[in-house]
Amino acid sequence: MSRIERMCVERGLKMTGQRRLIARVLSESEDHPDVEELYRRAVALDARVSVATVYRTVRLLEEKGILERRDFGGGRARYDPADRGHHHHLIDVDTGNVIEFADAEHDTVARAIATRLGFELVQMRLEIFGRRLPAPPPATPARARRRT
Amino acid sequence: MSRIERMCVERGLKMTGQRRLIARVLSESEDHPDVEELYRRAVALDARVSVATVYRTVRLLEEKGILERRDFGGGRARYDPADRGHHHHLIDVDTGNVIEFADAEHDTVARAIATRLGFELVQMRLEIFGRRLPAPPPATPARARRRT
DNA sequence: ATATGTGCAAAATGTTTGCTATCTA
DNA sequence: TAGATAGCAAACATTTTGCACATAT
Repeated sequence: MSRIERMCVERGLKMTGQRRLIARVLSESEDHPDVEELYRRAVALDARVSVATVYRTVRLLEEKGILERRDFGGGRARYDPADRGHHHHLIDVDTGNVIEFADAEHDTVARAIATRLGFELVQMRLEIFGRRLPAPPPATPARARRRT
Repeated sequence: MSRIERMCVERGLKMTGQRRLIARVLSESEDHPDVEELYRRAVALDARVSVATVYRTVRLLEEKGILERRDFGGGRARYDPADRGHHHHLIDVDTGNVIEFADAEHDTVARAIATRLGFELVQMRLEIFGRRLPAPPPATPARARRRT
């Protein structure tokens, strides 16, 4: 039984073949797939699924707190299993690649800000959009260069 | 001439009546309206605009760096004049209200993270979702309160 | 047995675009 | 006047939904 399927069962969801399939695909994914991609991966394993079901399922899993919906630009929602733990994202603006990272300091500061403004922190979202740096300076190429 | 219109002119945009109108609406807005809302406010001032033009204009202004597009959930893009300075958002999960705040520390840390991961920071997005706290403790009346 | 889930195609939503008329610089 | 822009409606892309049938508990 896949990791995500187990979470579904724990929450008392009725498990159909397609939900099991989608749960499996999610469990085996290490990236942040969108619905179309999930559908593609699912169909490859068992053609008896429809996109509509994928949409319905991710929505359900989001409501149950099993998935988190993300928006990294590009117009489609992308999904992130909640059990990966709290983390943030760095998106490569050129390639669209997403790197996950955790940062306790940000979390602490965010909570403090919420409190200061009279709110209880429910969730926070930190996304950094960046461009890959040229590659670390070639050690010492005859002469060290200074930053421009 | 409205604040935003001035920015358009500075960037050499051809100013039509509708662009002037939209620029004015943006200049007078202190929230983060979506296209439909911008259109509503614009039409109220002068009916000779279409939604298509609002879409085209916000996209143009975004490309020119005059507006920043935001996503606070809810499916529609919302716009934020870039000249308000760098800031982040706290969204009230119950009402959808958005509060702006600045936080230099976050910015510094974000830049450091990007660098550590081998990226140059292009942009960052920090959103805090919170729920309004019950109201500060009735504050021992007869005695002055300290800042939290 | 009964409530719930699925597939399909149609509809809803938000946004973009082709074309012609119009306007700015 | 040349070239960019506006309006309109049709086109798009993504996501939701109504309905008849299938399935899990």
